[in-house]
Amino acid sequence: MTQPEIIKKFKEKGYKITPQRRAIIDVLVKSGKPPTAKEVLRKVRVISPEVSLDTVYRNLKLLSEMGYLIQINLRSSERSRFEILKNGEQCHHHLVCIGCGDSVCLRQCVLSEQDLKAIKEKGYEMVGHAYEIYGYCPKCHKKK
Amino acid sequence: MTQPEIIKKFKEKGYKITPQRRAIIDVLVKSGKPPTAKEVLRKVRVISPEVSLDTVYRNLKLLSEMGYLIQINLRSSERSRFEILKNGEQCHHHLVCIGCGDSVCLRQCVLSEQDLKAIKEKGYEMVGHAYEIYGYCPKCHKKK
DNA sequence: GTGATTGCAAAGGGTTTGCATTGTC
DNA sequence: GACAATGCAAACCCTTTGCAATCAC
Repeated sequence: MTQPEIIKKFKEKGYKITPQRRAIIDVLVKSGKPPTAKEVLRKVRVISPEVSLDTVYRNLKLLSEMGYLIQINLRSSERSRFEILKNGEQCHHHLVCIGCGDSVCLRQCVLSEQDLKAIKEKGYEMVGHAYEIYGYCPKCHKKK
Repeated sequence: MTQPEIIKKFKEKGYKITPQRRAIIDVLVKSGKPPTAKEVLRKVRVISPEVSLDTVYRNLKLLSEMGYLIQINLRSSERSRFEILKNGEQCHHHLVCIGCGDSVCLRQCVLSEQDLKAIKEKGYEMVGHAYEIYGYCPKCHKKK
């Protein structure tokens, strides 16, 4: 999605549009490699220096619950990376290096009808999902 | 798998069998709901009181890398739960409550031929994988 | 005896939270 | 003006690590 589209959705849901929020979404939309929360902060501060890490986290959580953000579980000292779904792009998943935290896009979403049915049956309200394959990338494999 | 089977695999790989290791595997094999690392510690201490949390973590990591343990990413204050693959049971995945950390088994493994091909192409050495659907369980949904 | 394993204690680090303040609508 | 959002600082707490001592083989 583009930044204006997301902003519009926020307004529709009654959320206020602050400069910080605008900047955070902007950074996420323009990011290549999915950034960590800290990396988002670093980039956001170039635009508006007075943003705090907890605001980044609060907005990441919000974006995630609204379904515009993929949260990648890294399982290394870096816990998570965050990726905005591009326009027209389906949800997709990642091959993750548990050594250096590098990740490679894998394939389209694996959510199945069967899963959706199970979610309904169990009475869960879905917020997001994740599919990761963990391993060592060629570089980290050699280091071991 | 059963505890003796896993012990045997450890021996084959040249790992030593300590009482702590034996107890940790025993607890995992007998667990119903996948425990957190701390819960494993608590149960292990009933058998052998002198086990430390870091030893639990070290063995969980080992079991995970050997492919006998599913690590579930919870994304709540509880980070992970751990589940030994039962005998003859295929790998499976979970529907996870981000409120209370409760989890429900979902379905068989989603690893595809396509994924394995991608892993090979990228030169990764696979260690494990995870597929989780996050949401609020009926109880936590009401609380919000 | 040798090298893996453990316990201890401390550090590390991502993420969350309470509260007063600020800013959007 | 009301209420959401922010900044600050501190807390939280899971997980990892270094190191000396211990133990399995």
